[in-house]
Amino acid sequence: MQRSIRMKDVARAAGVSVMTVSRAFRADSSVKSNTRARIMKAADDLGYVFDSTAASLRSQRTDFVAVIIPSLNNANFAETVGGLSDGLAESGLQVLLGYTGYDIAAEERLVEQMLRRRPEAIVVTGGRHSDRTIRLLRAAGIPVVETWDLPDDPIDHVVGFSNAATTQVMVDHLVGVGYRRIAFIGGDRDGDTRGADRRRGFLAAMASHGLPVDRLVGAGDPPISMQHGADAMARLLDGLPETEAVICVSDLSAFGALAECQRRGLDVPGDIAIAGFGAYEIAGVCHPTLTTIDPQSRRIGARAAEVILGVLDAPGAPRRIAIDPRLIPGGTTRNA
Amino acid sequence: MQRSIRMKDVARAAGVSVMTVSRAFRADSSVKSNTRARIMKAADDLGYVFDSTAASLRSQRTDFVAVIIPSLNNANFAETVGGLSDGLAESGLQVLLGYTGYDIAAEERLVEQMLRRRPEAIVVTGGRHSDRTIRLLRAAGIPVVETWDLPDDPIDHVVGFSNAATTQVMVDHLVGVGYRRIAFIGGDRDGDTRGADRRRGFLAAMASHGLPVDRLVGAGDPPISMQHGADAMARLLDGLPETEAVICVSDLSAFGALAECQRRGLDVPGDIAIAGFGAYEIAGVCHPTLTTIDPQSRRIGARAAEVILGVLDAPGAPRRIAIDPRLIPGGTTRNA
DNA sequence: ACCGTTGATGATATCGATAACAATCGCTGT
DNA sequence: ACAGCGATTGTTATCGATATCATCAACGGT
Repeated sequence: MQRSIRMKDVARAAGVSVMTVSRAFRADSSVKSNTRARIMKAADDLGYVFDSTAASLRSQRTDFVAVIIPSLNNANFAETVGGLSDGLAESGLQVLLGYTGYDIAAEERLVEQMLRRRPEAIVVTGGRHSDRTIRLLRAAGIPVVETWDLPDDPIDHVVGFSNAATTQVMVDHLVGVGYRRIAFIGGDRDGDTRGADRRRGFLAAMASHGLPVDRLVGAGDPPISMQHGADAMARLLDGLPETEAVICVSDLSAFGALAECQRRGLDVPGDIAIAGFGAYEIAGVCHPTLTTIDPQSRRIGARAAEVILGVLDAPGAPRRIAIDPRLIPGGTTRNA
Repeated sequence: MQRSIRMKDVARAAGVSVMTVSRAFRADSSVKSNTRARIMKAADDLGYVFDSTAASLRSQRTDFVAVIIPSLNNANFAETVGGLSDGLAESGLQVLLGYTGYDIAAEERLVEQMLRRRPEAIVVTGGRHSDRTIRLLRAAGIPVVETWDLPDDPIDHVVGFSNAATTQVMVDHLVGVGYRRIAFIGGDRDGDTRGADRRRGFLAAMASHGLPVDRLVGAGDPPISMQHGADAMARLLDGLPETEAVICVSDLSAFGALAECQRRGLDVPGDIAIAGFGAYEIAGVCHPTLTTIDPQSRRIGARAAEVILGVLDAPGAPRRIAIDPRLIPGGTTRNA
């Protein structure tokens, strides 16, 4: 544990001052190229590893952005994080990732822990948070970006879309091709606020078409998995067999529902139609392919990165970036 | 941006010294309970947020563990990270996550960046790394855990299994139930070293049964997706139609292969059998269910956490923890 | 009443880098 | 040869917390 090699040691070995070593370790600064080479060689020989803790304290720059998502194991959020990472990488910003398990209280703890590390900006998922979370974020003095939602009263910046409105698009589409008895499979709890918003959108859309909303199936606690979808579909088929179409809160549950139908020998979409949400890879690979909505997960991350870089460069008014999810017709619903 | 509230300010407001504030913010230390309450109230009123950068520099403790995985968007690794996080949380250790995109050079950069932040320990995926990565890790002076592999000459600690040996188990199983003309669908490149090891295991196992290995299908660059699997299966069916069974490098590609068969109206396992790897959720949900191998992803993470907590508490010899993947027979292969 | 002990709090130096400013070097033009 | 200027390097103070040691009050046993 003799991690006692400091810049001072490198400086001595290279015959320069610590300040010169410090400059050599940063890209921009002016150090003669053979001095830098000598320093780097000395550092390498000594096994020196730069200490960014000390650098951060003095410079008051940590060069990372905190990103909080509900779950690691979700391709949509992973894509968003990928878009963010790539977008920020060019400016030398790293992502520090945390996940909440769809728990508002966990989000609060995580936000506080993140802020203690003094990120340059913070990205959160969704537009609903605990009061204390909102207070912490407002007071943080750094850019805050809410994603995957388009709240009316954002904390600061927003990059996302309305989950409710987007679900209405799906309902409109299904009604447009002739489905009437439409069910919704989603989470029981509101821990997944985006899921809850999709259910609200479903209810509103059905009402606007004058259709009954007597086919809401609770699938359990988030995250709603494939298995949740399969189980919910089983209950739906047993309880309300005349259902014509089912909208699922995500492609994962939609695929589970599809598999349950196949297990029972039902024809999809002949006997029952299925739609999902998220444009997960499986939607395009399974047979038949899933009718779904592409929320443009990666673009959300890329845009969020642009917002962050923009306001870090030149602070300005809160930005509101609306993403346009696209409906992707698939083989699990009829097309006309 | 007046994030200028420091402990000093809280101390003044609470009428105590900074040292007492510092103690109040830590769980263990001795501060009279009403003094602590007064301090906490003052901190809250002022909107003070603890600065862990400064704390880390002085105390030389960062209380986080660096974890490097190939890809965020992979349920197996997400599970491992979940197991790690949960296991470390009790000791107040946080996970700092990085991902390499299956790129050895990216791993090297990431390892260096992580070490600059002075983690308490570091977890990497796989047992093959660049020379410089190995040198950095060996010299880091902190516990290093390699996971998802069981290398002969580990850097320090290991928690994992042999990908080659595990694939042999699958081959043995398929040969045992009568399959002979067995193909393997995997990545072209060795960027995914675990995938490459599985291919090696396949070759060795086939040879040990005296079977020809003339059915290797390259699916592309990692990460091997469902679509890769579907495309590879299409080529396999077109080129080598008498194939009896296919082992895929993961359940994702296996599912893609399955979907391709269903698209062509082939019966699985009647016309052709399919096996995967990873025990992803889809393996148990799709119809028919996939024959796969459960690598016990979460347990890998949990065990790694135990190793870390153990050696941080009492340094000792490198530990080698073998995980026992289990074969899970599914509906995509016959059982006898 | 004395001394030792425990519990609570304070004063000071310090972690390892960088900001800010100072000093020097090397070259150009005249 | 020398002033002038940019490029390069050095000196000193400092970021915001904690380690360490010191101090002081309260208390109990003899």
